[in-house]
Amino acid sequence: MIAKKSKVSIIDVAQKAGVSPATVSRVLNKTARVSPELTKKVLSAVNELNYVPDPFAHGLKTKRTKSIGLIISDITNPFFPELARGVEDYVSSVGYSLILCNTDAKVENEKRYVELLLNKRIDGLMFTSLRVGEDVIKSLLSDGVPCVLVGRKPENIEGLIYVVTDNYKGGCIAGEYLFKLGHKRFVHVSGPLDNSAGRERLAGFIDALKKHKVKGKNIKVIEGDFTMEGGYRSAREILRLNPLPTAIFFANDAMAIGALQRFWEEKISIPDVFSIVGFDNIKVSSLVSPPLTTISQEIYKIGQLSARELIKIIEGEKGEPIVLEPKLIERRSCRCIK
Amino acid sequence: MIAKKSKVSIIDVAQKAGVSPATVSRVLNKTARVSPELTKKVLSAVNELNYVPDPFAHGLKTKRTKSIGLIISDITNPFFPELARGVEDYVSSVGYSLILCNTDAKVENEKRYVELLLNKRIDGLMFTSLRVGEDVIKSLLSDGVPCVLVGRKPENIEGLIYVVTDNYKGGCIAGEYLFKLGHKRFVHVSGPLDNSAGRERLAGFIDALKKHKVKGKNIKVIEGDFTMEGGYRSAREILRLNPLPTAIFFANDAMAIGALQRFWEEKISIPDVFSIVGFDNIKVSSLVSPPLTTISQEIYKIGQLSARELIKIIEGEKGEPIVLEPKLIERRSCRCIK
DNA sequence: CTGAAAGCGCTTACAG
DNA sequence: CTGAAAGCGCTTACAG
Repeated sequence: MIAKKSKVSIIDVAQKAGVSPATVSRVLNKTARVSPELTKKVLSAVNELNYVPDPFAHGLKTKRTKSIGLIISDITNPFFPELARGVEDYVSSVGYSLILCNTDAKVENEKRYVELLLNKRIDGLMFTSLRVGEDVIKSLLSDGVPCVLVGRKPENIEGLIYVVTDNYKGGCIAGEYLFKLGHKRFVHVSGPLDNSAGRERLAGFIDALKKHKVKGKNIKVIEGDFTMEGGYRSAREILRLNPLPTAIFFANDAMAIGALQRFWEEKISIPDVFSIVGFDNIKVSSLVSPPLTTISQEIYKIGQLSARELIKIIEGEKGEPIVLEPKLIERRSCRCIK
Repeated sequence: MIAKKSKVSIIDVAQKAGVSPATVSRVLNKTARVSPELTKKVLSAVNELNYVPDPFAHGLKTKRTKSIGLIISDITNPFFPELARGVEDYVSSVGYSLILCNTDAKVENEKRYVELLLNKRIDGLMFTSLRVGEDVIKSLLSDGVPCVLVGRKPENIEGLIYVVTDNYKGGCIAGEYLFKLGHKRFVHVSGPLDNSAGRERLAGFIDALKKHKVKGKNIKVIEGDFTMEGGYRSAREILRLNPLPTAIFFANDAMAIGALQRFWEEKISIPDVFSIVGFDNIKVSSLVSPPLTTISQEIYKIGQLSARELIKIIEGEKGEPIVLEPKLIERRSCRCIK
């Protein structure tokens, strides 16, 4: 039987159990020792009456809602569903709810949501983009609002917990891999460069190539935006390059897939013309053709871990920053040209 | 400036404005006439103090949270992000929040979420799958919980509002199209047949073919499950058929894409060997190769409309069922064999 | 360990 | 139209 809108209150339970409401509250919240006998009586009364505490009354005192907000740019970007799923699975396993907020990475929207969520007395906030600016987070933090940052490191915010993949290393792996395949001319379509994840992937890629003495003029960087549409557009820019590169590293899969579509339309065969590496390993990257070689992040796990840390913080424990390892996933979008 | 956890209460506002708390409440909630002078005083006090009503105290009386629950099987299934985005955009535009619930289409999970959401005093529920069974919805409805069903018609629930695409017609369009292309042997990989959307797409497809005198033995039906993995598995079954079909209609794009992957692995060239039609027109269907011909639903719009109807109901208006038209989107996965 | 009572911050009959 | 007061259903000092 599904719960009806319950009308039984803590007073009913107290009466049935022959104790005071205070005692009922204490056993339910484990907020003080109660003798085993009374505990038992209370519990069975709760059961019989199918009592569920009223969240409003509860919250009025405790200020807790058992919900967290997840702020993302767009759930329609294939990176986020996996992340959201990881988050939701974890929070729901501990009795919390997930409120989804799409901001399209716009400052105003992000601000609006943060206010809305705060006004609704959300228990914690998970940021993936951070358009509001680090100052806002700082003030949130100093107001005691639990926050975690997902997918990149905070630049200069003391004590902000984050969960990321080692983006610099991921960039290195991509560079290393393409170099070993014998490529000489590279393009990197980066993420937005106001974003540390984007900058680190770029830096890693370049450093790896430099280590092998690839000259600067053979490494072009095009600033991208992490969207499919952006990737599609970048493909056109790439095709204008002279000489053409033979290897392209996209800072995420979404852009790589957008570009792949463009190349397909132009009848440019991949990997014959260009070898392509993405980043993220989103689900679709194995479904496009050719299946995309990519640097994988464990997106689902990032979601879970972020949720775990956030809830730790909410419940008064100390969270800890987490850095996961990127991994090369070889599929069909690259070829060896040695 | 982002709101701090506000400590100003309705009493502070009342004092500043020189009125009673009741008056403040009345102007804020527009729940009774208040003279223009007092209204003005209250409003400016509210502004100066940056007052935001406490949702707990408010809810304790009104029982409203301004949040709704969206129950889906899996946000990772590419149909749902677009839907969720439509829902979220609408609800956030009217000050509500969206709570995301992934059930993997399992009864227990669905039940658990419904209870959880009810206990949290969610204002309304949006169902996409309906594993809990129609009885549960019936009792929800009779308890006065606002609900809407998305993506299919309720079978025998009086007064349940729904938003759907005309699935039967969609099936017809697919059948008609493949027949006109000259195909003679068809396979339909259906949705789950305990689901009316699945059954209707199937029925439309078959009826269209029968209308053209296609014989029953030339139409095979394989029951699917609307997942990519399911589509992938169905491809193997199809390849065992003798004689092979020349046309396949998948009841959704996710399954078609799963099958496409399998065919790619087996080096079976599409559309040379099979002509394939999907259903939904999810975003990725234009990115796979070949780009998928499909019967489109306006997923984002379905989300928006569902949200609109749900909120109507929550706010005491009457919702209305909505049926949208399916449309054929021709891409590259079919060929004419006449 | 337990209970009586105050109080969280609103809303809403009830009077006027 | 406006205010004083009760009450929504809990939690938590305060006593004992």
